[in-house]
Amino acid sequence: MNYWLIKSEPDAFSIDDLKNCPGRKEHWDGIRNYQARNFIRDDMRKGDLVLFYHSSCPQPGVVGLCEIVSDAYPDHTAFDPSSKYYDAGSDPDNPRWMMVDLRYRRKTKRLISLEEIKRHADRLTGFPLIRRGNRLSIMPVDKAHWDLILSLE
DNA sequence: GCCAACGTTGGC
DNA sequence: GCCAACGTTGGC
Repeated sequence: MNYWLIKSEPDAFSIDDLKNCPGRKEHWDGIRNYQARNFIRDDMRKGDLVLFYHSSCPQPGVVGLCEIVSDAYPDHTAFDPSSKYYDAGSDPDNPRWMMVDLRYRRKTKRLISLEEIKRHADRLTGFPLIRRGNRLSIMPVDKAHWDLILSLE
């Protein structure tokens, strides 16, 4: 079982948006970064747990928990010319981009802000979220780091 | 809105 | 295969 953090801009898709989806479930499309793709394709498994993080907003931070409820499968938006995620270079017979389905579990009792998480940097060695210039939209979270972040709740 | 940091692209 | 230019991310 692996642990993850995924970023989403709340203006585009928030934790409440996920909660309000039919079945509280949505496919996580639009990942167009090879490192993130490799995590999805190679390491994400059904049952893995995810910290839902709001980025590019007044209060960036962890806002909830969700669960991976599918194995990785091709991201069909890459084949749709009308999609903003269209990628002419992705061959349907050999898809370049993958996605998984996420299901809402719960919101955290309060926002666990990036600023607060950074205060524990000494116990979060190697955690990509607090590395300068980090742009990964999907990243693995060590169990110890997971426990620490949720202990702040 | 600014800008640092990083990934990607493309010329050579 | 190098690397400059460009685009994007995301905190502030």
